[in-house]
Amino acid sequence: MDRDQTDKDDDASAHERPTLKTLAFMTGLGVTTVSRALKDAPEIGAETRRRVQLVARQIGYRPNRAGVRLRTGKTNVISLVLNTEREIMSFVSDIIYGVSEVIADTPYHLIVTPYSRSQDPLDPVKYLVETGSADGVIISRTQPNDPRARYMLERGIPFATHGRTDMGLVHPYHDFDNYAFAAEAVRHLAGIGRRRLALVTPPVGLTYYGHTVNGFVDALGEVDASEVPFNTVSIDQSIDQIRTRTAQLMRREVRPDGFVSSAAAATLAIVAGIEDAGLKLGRDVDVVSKQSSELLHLFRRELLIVNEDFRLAGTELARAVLGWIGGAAPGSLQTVVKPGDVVAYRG
Amino acid sequence: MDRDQTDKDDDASAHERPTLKTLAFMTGLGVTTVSRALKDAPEIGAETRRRVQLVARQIGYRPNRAGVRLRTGKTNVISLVLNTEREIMSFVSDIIYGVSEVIADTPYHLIVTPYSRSQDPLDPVKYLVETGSADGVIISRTQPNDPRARYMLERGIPFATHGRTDMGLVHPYHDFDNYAFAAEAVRHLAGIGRRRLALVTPPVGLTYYGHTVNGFVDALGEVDASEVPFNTVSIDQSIDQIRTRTAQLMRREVRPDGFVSSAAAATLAIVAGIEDAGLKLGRDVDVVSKQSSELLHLFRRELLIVNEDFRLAGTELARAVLGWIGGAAPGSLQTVVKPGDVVAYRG
DNA sequence: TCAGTATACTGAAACGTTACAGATTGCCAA
DNA sequence: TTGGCAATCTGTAACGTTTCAGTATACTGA
Repeated sequence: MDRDQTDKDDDASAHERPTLKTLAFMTGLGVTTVSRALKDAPEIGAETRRRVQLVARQIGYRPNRAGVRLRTGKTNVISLVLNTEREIMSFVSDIIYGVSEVIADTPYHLIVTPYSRSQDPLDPVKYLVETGSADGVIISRTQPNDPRARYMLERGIPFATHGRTDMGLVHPYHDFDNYAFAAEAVRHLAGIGRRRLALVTPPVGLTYYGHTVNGFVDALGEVDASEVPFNTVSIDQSIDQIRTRTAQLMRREVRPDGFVSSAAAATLAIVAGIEDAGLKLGRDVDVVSKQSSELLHLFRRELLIVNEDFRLAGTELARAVLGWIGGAAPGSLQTVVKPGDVVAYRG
Repeated sequence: MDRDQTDKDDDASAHERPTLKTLAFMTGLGVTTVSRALKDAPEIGAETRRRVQLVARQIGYRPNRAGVRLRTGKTNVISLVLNTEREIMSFVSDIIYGVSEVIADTPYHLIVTPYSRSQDPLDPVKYLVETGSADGVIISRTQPNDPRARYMLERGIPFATHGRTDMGLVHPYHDFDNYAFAAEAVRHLAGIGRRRLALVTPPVGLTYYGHTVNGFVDALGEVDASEVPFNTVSIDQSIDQIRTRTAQLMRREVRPDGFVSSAAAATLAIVAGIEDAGLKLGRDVDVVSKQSSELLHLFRRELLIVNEDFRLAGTELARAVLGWIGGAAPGSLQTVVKPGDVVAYRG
């Protein structure tokens, strides 16, 4: 009789991974009781609970994820969906670390779900939802009318977007205030006497493209400056393209004396283009740029910089998804971070 | 009787995720047969096999990962273990994309397992192995005597290291030939008349620190040049520290006229330090640097560059782990990639 | 004709977990 | 004394998969 219970498990020597059955055997309790004791269920006696938890800690019991997942459907996985070609480099590492920081003391794992240029961005999201591979999803490159957000909302899977949507639907997001960034950049350039400004936009189609353009245009209305159209360029073009087009622009008769750039990599290309045209940064033209890691001031100290913290984005997005999973109202999980001041080189 | 089989599953309207049971019901076969038919087991009739696979494809059957994992122990997960503070930024995104590319058409998912400065690097690896969270592991920041590699080898879990070890143990790795890089850099600098060279080393303790130093020193022996010690600096220090120390060094009487730098971010700092000391790149001093993304030539066109492809590292490491999981000999899964030539700015 | 065997299929059990529906005990009110 | 009830604990089933040990059928050779 007794041997029945033990015939597999009490091979303690073999050092197999402990399961609820192991704990049940060690404590002399039933598997069910052990399970409930570990999750502080109300109908378990205080002493039993403590005893079970003590033993569990001692032998290093860890719930088997496959068991939980199979039984409950809970995956304990957050998926970060990334475009393998167009994502900003520092974005990837910073956001991963930000998310990691938040989920570090939770049972969650982070899985990265990539998709490539050729794919519909909806594909990876569909895959995740259809296969039930994650409890929560984080997406970037958010669009005003974003099919992915709509889809996940329909399917009822918790998610958070990096960037806002504009569909009249409520969901968690984290965003940088790109309207304020662009407006502040324009004001700063006007303040140092620049009058003809060009904007290097975010990728057309993404929500923050609109925000940025609006901030730029609105602020131009407030100050004594005008726009030099530079519509052929956006930050997800190649360095070479941006550089060439900038050089072309700067060789025209009517050329900008100020740039507002939405990303550090593009800024490198713009400066190169400016210099290709024989002009000098800080003298002939000023550039205000966003950056997410401290490198632009090493590049050219004349650059004017606004910092965007992607690691913060990671933590906020992770918090938002976990919050939604935990039952919080999606509408209460929306954050927009204001840009800091435009900073010039500090000695 | 019939209703027993159907009472849950045939609610086709509800559009629940199909399982083997669903397929069994649809084809009129047993669950076992369906399972075997899907994996081309030999004892299944050719027509049955085709029929099952057709139906499975039509209704979009996907095996439930939790079911498989619970039953077989196979997780279909590869884990990439990363240091959240010291990893090179572009390394993170490139290697993730490289790995993704390889596992894209396999059932594998990529999970990122981070650890922080304060933790023992062995911790995350122990966690993965003890909880059986992955079928294969990729680690970076490899040391000559690496406890993580030793541990995984003992436990028999497939892994690949970015960088080699030197413990007399055989395991898959991918490495960049840093010996050749450093040696070639020295030869190049000597070739353009530089005589007093300083090395900005990789992090002390990592295997490629030794490789780099050896390449540097050995090549110095071949050419008419000597080393200016710069031991207080390595590439995982902060930009500010490297910059300050470089400036100090460059203000000494006996200062280097050439640098070899193991990472792009450090190179930015070194150039800043050089310029802080009032010296000019290309005139007073030359710098050969590794980089993993095309930005250094935008930064200063006088820089001399050797490219290291982290995306390739990602694909090679993924291939190596998958190979080992697939039963290949670990010794056959080792690659070292030669550096390309030192390249100067191309007009 | 019949045993032997290859072919094609099947049910039951198990992986580790949780939910459901009890079961046992002791205590209290009537 | 008894019925009721709260407090604790328990066995069974189920999640979806694969493996084990079959079973049924048809074919083979003598």
